Amino acid sequence: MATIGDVAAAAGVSRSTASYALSGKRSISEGARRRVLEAAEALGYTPNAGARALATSQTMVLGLLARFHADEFAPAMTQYILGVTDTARDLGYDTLLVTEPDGAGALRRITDSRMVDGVVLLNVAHDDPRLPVLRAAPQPGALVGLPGDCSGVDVFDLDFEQAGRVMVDRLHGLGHRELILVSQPEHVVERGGAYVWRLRDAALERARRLGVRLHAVYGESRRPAAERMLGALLDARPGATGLLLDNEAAAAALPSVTRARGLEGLSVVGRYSAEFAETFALPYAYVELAPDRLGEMAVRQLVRRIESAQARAEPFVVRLVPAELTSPPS
Amino acid sequence: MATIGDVAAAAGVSRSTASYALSGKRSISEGARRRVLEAAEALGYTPNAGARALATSQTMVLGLLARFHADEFAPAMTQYILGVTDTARDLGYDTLLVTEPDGAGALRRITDSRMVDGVVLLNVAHDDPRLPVLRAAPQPGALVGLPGDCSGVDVFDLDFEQAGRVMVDRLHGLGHRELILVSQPEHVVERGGAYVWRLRDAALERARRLGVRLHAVYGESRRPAAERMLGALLDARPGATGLLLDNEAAAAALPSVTRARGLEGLSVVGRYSAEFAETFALPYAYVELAPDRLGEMAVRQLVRRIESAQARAEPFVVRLVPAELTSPPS
DNA sequence: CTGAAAGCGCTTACAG
DNA sequence: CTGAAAGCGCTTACAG
Repeated sequence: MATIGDVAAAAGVSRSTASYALSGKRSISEGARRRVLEAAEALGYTPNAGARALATSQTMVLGLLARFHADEFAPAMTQYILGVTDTARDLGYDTLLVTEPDGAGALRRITDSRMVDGVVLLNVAHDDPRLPVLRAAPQPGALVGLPGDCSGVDVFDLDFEQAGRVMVDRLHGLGHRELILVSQPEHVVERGGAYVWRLRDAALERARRLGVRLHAVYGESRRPAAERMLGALLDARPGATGLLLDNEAAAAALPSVTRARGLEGLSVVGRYSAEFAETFALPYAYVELAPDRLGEMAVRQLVRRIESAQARAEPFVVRLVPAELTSPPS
Repeated sequence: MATIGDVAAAAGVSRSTASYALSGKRSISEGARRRVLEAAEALGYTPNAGARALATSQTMVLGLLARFHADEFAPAMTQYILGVTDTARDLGYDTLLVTEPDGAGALRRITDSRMVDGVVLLNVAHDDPRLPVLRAAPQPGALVGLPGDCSGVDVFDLDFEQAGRVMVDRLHGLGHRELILVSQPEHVVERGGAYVWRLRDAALERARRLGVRLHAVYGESRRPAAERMLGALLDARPGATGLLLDNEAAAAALPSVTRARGLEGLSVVGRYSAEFAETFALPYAYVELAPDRLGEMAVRQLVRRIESAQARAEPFVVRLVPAELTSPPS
């Protein structure tokens, strides 16, 4: 592989001149400049990433930490990841994807070893063990998901409280007065999925204010169980005419359940991504999660902090994307 | 951040002694060894990845190139990726995930700049533009997906030809004599998805030999279209009593179509992952794709080649995983 | 406008 | 058993 020394020799200049000609960081005589560029082209020169990182303290790589749990149904993961990787590349960065169970240890490894210039955390829990590590790290970090303590990091998430209100308002507006909310399974909450109770508590509060009965329950995250759970639930609450689904597995399972029972009068509003709605051909109105957009927002802010000392000094942000209701396909 | 110089100073030894004590690559007096390890621990020392890569020509990072097409339904992508990242980590490697549309350019970038020690290509096309780049690269590469030309790389894939035969045999064994095969959409084939016609041609050949009528058609990859297509197809072929689905969107759509038509007599056999079967609660027998296992196999072989000069000299392999029929859930 | 040199933080022959 | 030194391939003050 050609080094910058080879390029310099071929162009008949010093290595520093070759470097400056390539980077454009100082003015170079037109002739030297041209010879360097031609030599680089001819030799197929690409700078060695490790050497450059060592010299500049910049790797042009972002870390992406994703949590996968075997007992969770995480259909939006690909969209989150694509939002991050595509945006990173647009901004000139590559992405190191880390999926190991010990997220805190992994985070320490990639930050301490200076493999990355910054880090995006996906699937952030209320009391996320990765956060202390991230705050202690020299690189900036951006989160997708709202933790209990947002200090020291930029945070991006859907406004789940507003989502809860929007969902209740929708069914109340359609005239329904007894509703069921199916949340994520309890183990998701126990694991720190604060968005579950943020949506639920806001929905309960709104329902109370509107004089609507709202039964909030935990759902399932696996497929055959989700069907059974919905069936039992509808049996137990025959008076309920509206269903709020903050649970992807339940949303995916519902069509077959209602079809089997002939419950065409049931009104439903979900909370999932547009991609998910299409994949499962769901006919319900829903609050869109927009995982790719959240990933993009996190990366843009992260790169701002990485590249500008001024931006690094700005106060940290918590950006909650407004919950918007998307109509079902007609 | 502490450097190895800091550790050496704190332990009262030279940098080379500190380095050797940490790596264990030569014998060190017990006292010096202990003091180095304690100093490293106390200072929270982690080697700088860029510096180490520069010195050793090893990054301990694997490149993972995934292709995403907006018009493709790629439900197994997460499983492929997890198979790769989890296995890589088990073997001591991190994973650089590259998703940009220009896969050949991206591959050249990460190999030329020496960001990675090896590369896994996902979603390999028959005449994949990334392959010439990979063959020219100094790093070894492993593919998930069988291209037209396997020279210079290790290849892992499901045996799609055998899958086609297994699927026909299954329905023939159940007594069916007129079948329909729904393949991926035509644009997947045009893009180089050779596995589509490998399965189809093998199925046609087997059907011919068994005296079974087999109608092979292209399906859809998007959700509402998949339902319509299946409906029209079943109308057009009223004599067909068995369905082979080499198309995830069609498999996901089929339950609602058959329910709407009361086609309980239809026998179905699919080709998808276990994860997919569960996610969509599919009641059909299927040939399992096992994307995580394919990813794992590719990484293991890749790391073997990276780490052993002897392995690097071995002939390249093409490993086709046998197609096995998985029974539907009872 | 340009070059010689130092330095980034490691590893590893080379000497002793 | 250990240390001084060279070298990996860059970038960037420092001099001229």
